[in-house]
Amino acid sequence: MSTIKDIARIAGVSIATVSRVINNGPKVGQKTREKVTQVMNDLGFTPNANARALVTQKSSTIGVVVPELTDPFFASLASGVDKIAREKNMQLLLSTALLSAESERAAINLLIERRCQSIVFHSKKLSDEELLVLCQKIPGLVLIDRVIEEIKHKCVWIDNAEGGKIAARHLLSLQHQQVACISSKFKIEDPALRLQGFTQELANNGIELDKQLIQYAEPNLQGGEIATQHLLATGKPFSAVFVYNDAMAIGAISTLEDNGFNVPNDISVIGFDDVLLSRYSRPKLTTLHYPIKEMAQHATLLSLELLKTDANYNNNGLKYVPRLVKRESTNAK
Amino acid sequence: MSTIKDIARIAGVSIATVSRVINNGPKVGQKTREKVTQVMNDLGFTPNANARALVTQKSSTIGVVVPELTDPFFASLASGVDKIAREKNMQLLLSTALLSAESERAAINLLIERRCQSIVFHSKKLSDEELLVLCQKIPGLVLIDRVIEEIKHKCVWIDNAEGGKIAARHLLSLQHQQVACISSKFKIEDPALRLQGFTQELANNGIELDKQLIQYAEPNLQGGEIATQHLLATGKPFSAVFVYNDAMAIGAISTLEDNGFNVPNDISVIGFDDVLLSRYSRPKLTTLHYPIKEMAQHATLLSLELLKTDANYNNNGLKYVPRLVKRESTNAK
DNA sequence: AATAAAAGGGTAAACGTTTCCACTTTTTCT
DNA sequence: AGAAAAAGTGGAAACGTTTACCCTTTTATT
Repeated sequence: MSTIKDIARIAGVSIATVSRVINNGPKVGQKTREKVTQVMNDLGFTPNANARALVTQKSSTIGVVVPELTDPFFASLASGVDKIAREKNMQLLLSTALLSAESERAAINLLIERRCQSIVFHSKKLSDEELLVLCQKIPGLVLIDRVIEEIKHKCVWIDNAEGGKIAARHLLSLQHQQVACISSKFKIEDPALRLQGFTQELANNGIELDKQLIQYAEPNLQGGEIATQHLLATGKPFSAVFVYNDAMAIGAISTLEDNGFNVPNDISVIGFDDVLLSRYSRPKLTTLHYPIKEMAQHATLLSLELLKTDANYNNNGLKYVPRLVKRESTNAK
Repeated sequence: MSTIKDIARIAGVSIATVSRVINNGPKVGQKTREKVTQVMNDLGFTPNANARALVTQKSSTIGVVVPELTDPFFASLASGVDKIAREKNMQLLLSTALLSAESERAAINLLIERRCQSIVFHSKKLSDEELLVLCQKIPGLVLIDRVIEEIKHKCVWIDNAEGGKIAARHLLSLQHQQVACISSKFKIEDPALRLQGFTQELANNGIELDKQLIQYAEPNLQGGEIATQHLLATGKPFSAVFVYNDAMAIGAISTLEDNGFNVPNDISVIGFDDVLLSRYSRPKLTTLHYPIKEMAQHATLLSLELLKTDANYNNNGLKYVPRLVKRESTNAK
């Protein structure tokens, strides 16, 4: 692959001039510019971004760490970052991390090696302390879906508990008294917070959630099915279910209907996330919209903002609140 | 951020030695190694990948160009590439391209600037000629979802026409005589090939497809709904529909049921792609499995293989054939 | 017409690594 | 014991750019 030197030699100019042409710099005559451009085209010259990054100390790359691209939720996240990257003429460097501290560490490290200025980091397993150290090292690091008090201004997260409360209020407004819950067995704080907000709001309205009517399972279709079977197996009646996420909710609906319950006429189901799936299910899913793409965009912009020396810190942080999307899977009792 | 020079100075050794420690090179004494490692940890040293890439002339990065991450199909594609990248200790550089030649050109160019050795390119808009030139320039370039005769050995694609035939055979085996078709209005060759294979196989069995029973629409849920309305509006009877993709198929089912037709008892529906969605719909969708993730993995491995000087060209190319996944949306007439 | 300013262009250092070569010290072999 | 081999280490060039600084030529100003 040809280099700037080749171009310079063939065009009969210095490499400085070639560089100026490449960067549309000033101080280069019309004729020279044309000549150099011509030679570049002839040779199919493509500047070496690594060399550029090295000398300019910036990489025009935005890094993002997510667990998995096949999960539509994370695909949306990555897509949000990508959207801003495109707008800013930067590029996406993607690092996937399994759900382990070691893996998250490796993922972020790769981004740092590449000297990404801006990084949007979805971390569930690294400790607060470790993240604080990282944040110190990388000015443009933003945490998404997580909040650490000391660095709130670098966090973009959703109020899971409030989501649970909104779900509870919705079901209460539909006169449901006997409600069940399907949660995730994964040991991250999201399911716990959602459940907590939900039960608390019910409690505030004098309704106690029966422990047996809370089931934990894998956060996917099968998990939803299994949890629902367990729910039905208790023999306890319920007229509404709050489910950890949309995939599980669809599994729940499926099992409920297989057991002769109509959704929403016999039993209402409410999900969480509002992924693509929820618009494709029948009945269409009532759920809590998790504006992950928007959040990711915001996180990316924040990251870019933090890089500026005169960045004014927004000390409140960026807390989002999920929004109820009423579709067809919930109904008045 | 500290550099190899800082480490060398503080540890009292030469930069050559530090480099050897970093790369676990040979020829460095136990004691020195420990000392240097210690200093690196103290300073939180992270090697600069750009500098490394520059001097070694390789970037340990695998590039991938896709239109959109929020489309589960392309998310799977990217995920397949990522899987191999992880295994090979490489990293994903993702470039999104809208559906235009200009955009695809820009996307691939970014990857080249970064000196990606391996690239998996999903290109629908660039001309064969342009792709041939690119292939010449980049030994590790592999085309996915596309085939160009001259460079078959660098292509990984699916036999769309055969998919259409398989769908036709399936419906024929279920005794369907009056079949309809919903295709995509997008001007890429995939829909045309699927339709062509489908009609041809029907023709081989003496069945002529009524032109009015072929409808074109946007390849999404709404498109499927609209196309189905048009189909019903013709007043012509049909007992089965072959749909361009799963999203449209789900839209089709929705509209059919809203019009009092039971799927699959009254009308059978068969989709294409086998995305996540198809397992979540009710009835679960019979569809043609498009092993995109597997193909992406294969493409990535092929790309890596092509980089080796002794690569033995597989002149047949890598043609995949979709596989029928019989679920619940098709039934005997 | 003389001079200042602007425009055009070149030289060379720097960015942070890797790696070839050379040198010294230690170990092994006979 | 002496020679040969191996081990450990450092010096310096190279990778492909950008950019500060300098020099020359042209243009504008009085």
